[in-house]
Amino acid sequence: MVSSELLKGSMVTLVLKTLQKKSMYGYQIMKELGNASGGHIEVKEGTLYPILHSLETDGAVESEWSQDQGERRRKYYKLTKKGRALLKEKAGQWDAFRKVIDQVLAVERSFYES
Amino acid sequence: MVSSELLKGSMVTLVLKTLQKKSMYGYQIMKELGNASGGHIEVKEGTLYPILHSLETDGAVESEWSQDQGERRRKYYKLTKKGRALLKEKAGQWDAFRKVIDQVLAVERSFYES
DNA sequence: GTATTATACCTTGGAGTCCGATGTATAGGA
DNA sequence: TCCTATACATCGGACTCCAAGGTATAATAC
Repeated sequence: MVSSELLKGSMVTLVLKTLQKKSMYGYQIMKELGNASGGHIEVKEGTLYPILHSLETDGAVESEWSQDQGERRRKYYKLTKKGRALLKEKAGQWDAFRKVIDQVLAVERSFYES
Repeated sequence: MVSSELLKGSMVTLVLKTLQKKSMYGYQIMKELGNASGGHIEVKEGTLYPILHSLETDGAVESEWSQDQGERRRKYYKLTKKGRALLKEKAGQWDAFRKVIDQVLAVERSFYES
């Protein structure tokens, strides 16, 4: 399991990314993120639902209740255009972030190799 | 400048890494991290000093005041054995974290973008 | 000479993020 | 019939970072 302190700030990006594939309901997103990360990430309900609500408030996702015969009620979320733009922005931020941290943490090696 | 939300959880690692090269005083660590990151990371004083204090409380660093002739008083910090172990642990956590997030975010990114 | 900037330390309150705990409800299996 | 998994939700606490404020001194600009 990945350090939860490091995860701070990445959760929204991961949720958006998960919804990029297809519309999903909350519980499904949790399981899907577990799978996609090879079991290394576990988003908790107390984390996920507030994120979904705030994304909806911000217009990045839209939700719709669905209940087919004999099924549980589920709230499906889908990315809006705004949500796709937000994902792109946040994915870019991640790339930049990763490069900078990698650069700093690798200083010793590159210093002696150059 | 890198997203400060993403930075949460990485600051301690970056500080430890900076001290790995040599002993430094707080203000110097701030400037050094700015340089090492190509100006993309700026650790604020309100962030750095509490981190140094808690690292010292935990025994990861040791500090010593120094004041040569006509110089400002500076508190030099150096990594302890415990601190080097902590750095190694946190650098490993970062590696794992980066790989997992990259894995999740990389899925069919180009296909769905536009 | 003195006003400003840079250096150098520090603390406090607040905001943001994640999680544990708790609550409600229902479908399916033991 | 009981237990587990599913499915939604909220709230308080812990942790991290930062803005703002404070103190003090060396270097530089005017």
